Order: sequence, then C-alpha cells, then structure tokens
Amino acid sequence: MPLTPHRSLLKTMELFADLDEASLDDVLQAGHVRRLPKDMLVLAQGDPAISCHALIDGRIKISQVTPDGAQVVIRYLGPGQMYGTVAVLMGIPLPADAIAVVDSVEMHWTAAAMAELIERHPRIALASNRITGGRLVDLQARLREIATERVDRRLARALARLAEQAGRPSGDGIEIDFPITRQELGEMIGTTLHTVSRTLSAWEEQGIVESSRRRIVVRDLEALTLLAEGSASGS
Amino acid sequence: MPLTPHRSLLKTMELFADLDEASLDDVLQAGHVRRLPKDMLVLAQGDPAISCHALIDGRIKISQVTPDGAQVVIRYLGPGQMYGTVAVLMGIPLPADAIAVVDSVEMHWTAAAMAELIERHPRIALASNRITGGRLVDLQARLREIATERVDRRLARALARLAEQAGRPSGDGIEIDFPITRQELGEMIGTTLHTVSRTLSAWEEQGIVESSRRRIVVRDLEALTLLAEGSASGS
DNA sequence: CGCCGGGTTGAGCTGAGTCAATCGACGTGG
DNA sequence: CCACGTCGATTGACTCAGCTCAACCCGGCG
Repeated sequence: MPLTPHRSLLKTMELFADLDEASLDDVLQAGHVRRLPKDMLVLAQGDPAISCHALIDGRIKISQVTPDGAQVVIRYLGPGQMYGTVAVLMGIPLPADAIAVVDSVEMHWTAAAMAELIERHPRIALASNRITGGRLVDLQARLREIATERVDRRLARALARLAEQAGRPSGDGIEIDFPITRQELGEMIGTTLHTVSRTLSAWEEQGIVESSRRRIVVRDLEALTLLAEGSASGS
Repeated sequence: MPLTPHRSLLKTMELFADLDEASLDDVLQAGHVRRLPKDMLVLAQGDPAISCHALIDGRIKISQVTPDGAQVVIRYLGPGQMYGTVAVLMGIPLPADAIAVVDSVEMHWTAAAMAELIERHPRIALASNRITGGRLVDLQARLREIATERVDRRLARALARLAEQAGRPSGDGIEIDFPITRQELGEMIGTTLHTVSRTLSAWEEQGIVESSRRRIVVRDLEALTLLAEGSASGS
C-alpha cells in the first residue's frame, strides 16, 4: 500500500473507470492519500459533507445510529469503493458514520476539488449516477428482504454476500477477511446478537459455518445460498 | 391537464429545475404526453428499461414482487416526480412495477432521447445525481426504521408521510388523495393487512384517524407524528 | 339480488426479543 | 509469566408482538 498510488489504481474505481490516462492523472493530483488506523471514525453522521473518499486498502463500515441509540449497519465496503460522495453531491449532512474496521488506506478529495473534477471530466457525473443508482437498487432489494423474510434467511443472505465481497479462501472454506461481531451481524439484518448467535450455533452443528470470536468461516456456501433462496425452512 | 403542456410544467420537476427556457423547450420537444387510466401497469418489473417517465397528474405506485409472490410497496409518487429513470441510466432491467392508482397523465422520453438531452444539457446529469442521492438517503432511513421500529410506529410514520405528500385538506382533517387499501399500507411497512386494520381501528377510537373502504383521513396529525417519533408506546 | 372485494375481529401460535447467568479468549499491567 | 479485567459469545427461561387461521360483515356493482 504505497502512499503515492499509481493511476492504475483509480481505474479500478467505478467512478473513474471510463477516464483516459491524462484525466486519471488529473484526478490523482487533486486527491490526498491517508492511513486510517483500525477503529478510526473517518466520517461522522450529522457532520457537513466536505470530502469524497475512496478506499484503497482495508475495510470500512457504514452505519447509522437511530435517535434512541440503536445501530444499523448500512454496508461494508472494500478497496475501490467510494463513500461520503452522495452527501457531497447533494450538499446535505452526512447520513451515516464511516468507521475503519481494520487498518486501512484511503484517498480523498475536498468537495471543491471534486466539483472541479466533475466540471473538467463530465463522465464522472455519469459514473456517479450509475453507482448511486446501483446502490439504490440494492437497497430496495434489502428493504424487500427485511420486510418479508425471516431472520435466518436474512442472515444466510448477509453471510453469502460477505463471503462473496470480503471472502478469503481459507483451507476448508471462505473466511470473512475482517473481524465482525454477532452484534454487527445483527445490525446488518435487523435482529439481536442473541438470535444471530443461536442461528450461527445451529449452522455450526450442521457444518455450514464455523466461527469464533470476531471471525467467521463459511464452510458450505452452497447450503447457505440454499437457505437464503430456498422456499421452505431446512430442518 | 392539457395534452400539450407548457414548459413551466417541467420547471416543477427537479430533474429539469435548473434549465433555462430554451433548454426546457428542447426537453419538451423530445418527450411525449400520455394518459394513464387507473390500474394501468405502466412499467413492469423485469422488463428492459427503455423509457424515462415523469408524472404530470395523478398518482403512481412503485412496487416489487418477491420471488414467492409477496408484494412490497417501494413508494407512491405524485405530480412532478419521475420514475423509471434510474434503470435507464444504468442499463439494467426495471427493478419494480409502476401502476397508476388513479387516472393519471405522464410525460415520457425514450432512453435514446434522454441520453441526447443529457448530452446537450449536462446539468440534467447533476440533477439526476441529486435526486437519486436523495432517494438513497430516504431509503436508508426507511431501512433503519423497518429494522428497528415497531409496526405501529412505522404505520404512524407512513401515514404522516402520506398526509404530507398526498394530503388534501378535508373538512375535519387531511385526506389521503388516492385510494389505498389496508393491504397496500401493510406492504409499505412490512406487515399484514390484519395488523394494519387493528391498529387503524384503535387509532380511530382515539380520534387520530378516520377511515373507510380505501379511504383514509388523518384527523390529528400531531398525535400521529408523536406516535411516530415519541420514545415510548401510547396506551 | 347475489357476488365479490375489502374490512373487521377473535383465538391461538410462534419467532424472535428480553432478561439473565455463565463462559472463554485476549490483552494488559504488575 | 501470571492474574485480572474486559469484551464477545453462548445458552436458558420467559414473554409478547405480530402472524396465521378463520369466521363474518358490509357496500357497491353487475
């Protein structure tokens, strides 16, 4: 993780994917690289949105706090994904917290710099549209799931998604490559850590997953997907 | 509702809000006006997205069907709001159905025409970003609500929102200006029509709402808002 | 006049939340 | 290197919000 990244790095980001080399250099010039130590609160819900961020390495958790203190995890993101951008483009306060869950490296731009970049490279605006649209569609799907499906199915789906997005092959399965607690899992799917723990224990007996403190290995992704999609229970 | 609307109409639409007169005429030229009879399925989930739509008059319901047949109402929209746009910009199949819940009038553009308009008037792309971003933020809030709050509170919130967005003053309260069933209310907040019916009955006793077949009048918006925001129950 | 779509209401069940006790693994400081 | 404190996980017992099943009502329309 070099502190002066190459433009090829930006190419992996959807927002800049369709820019030519010169434009990428322009974007690179305008941004700053920074280390984010584990547990750092990178963006705080309610603060004015004054910067756009792109994760280069590591893992960031985006979560909201409800007025009465309950947490909801909106999403986890990995290298190449951007955050804090929507609020900047809209000129509204940040709708959520962003926290580094492992030591990470990011690139960031001031709101003004990003505005200029968009001015100079209008394709960025189109890409932004695509990205936001994609997230909108995802969120609609999640809304549908949480409104209609049982906890165990939602958990299965969440784990399958995590395995796909943040999975590292690990001997006898796919390991989620960052530490995650039962609590956080619960906050992702709208349930309590207790229910998550119970469900996970049951699945562990069936050899579908394996877990320990802050660590989860998916042993049988197929079974998990079946639980997520399958119509009925699965005694 | 004339079939050849004036450009001032477009000005009320966020997507075109910051265009000058000439540009508005250009947009107007490129579009088509159409009547939508009540119950018409305007867009069908899964179909390719080949057009952008703007509602001029009436009311449209956007809803998804889950694989196993359950419905989820994503949102209702009124005059000035656009739909079907995100999928076009992203080149993906339509993620939801759009149904006219009353006789309506819309304007629509082919995907190609819209692409040209954006080319000629780049501000549209920025506005689109803002709109999509706004919806994203809204959806996140809804996700949080549905994941953490009780049914009665969610219902209170949904009704308050409807009263605000689609309320028509009516003698002794605010009437939702389009027909809506208990079933649909349930699909908006992720519950069954039975629970909605019971809750509504209780509120009717307390004089907070008044309802009959497909018709709802909010009599005491303040009490409703209190139920939505207030910390505890409300014996 | 009879049908049908929407609404109401009761009875009972159960998934999942709450409360509570216990355990085990880290990490830290003495 | 060990003892202790803390944070996360597990598990049991109990409770209850809200779902399911079911019967019935009402009003508009053909």
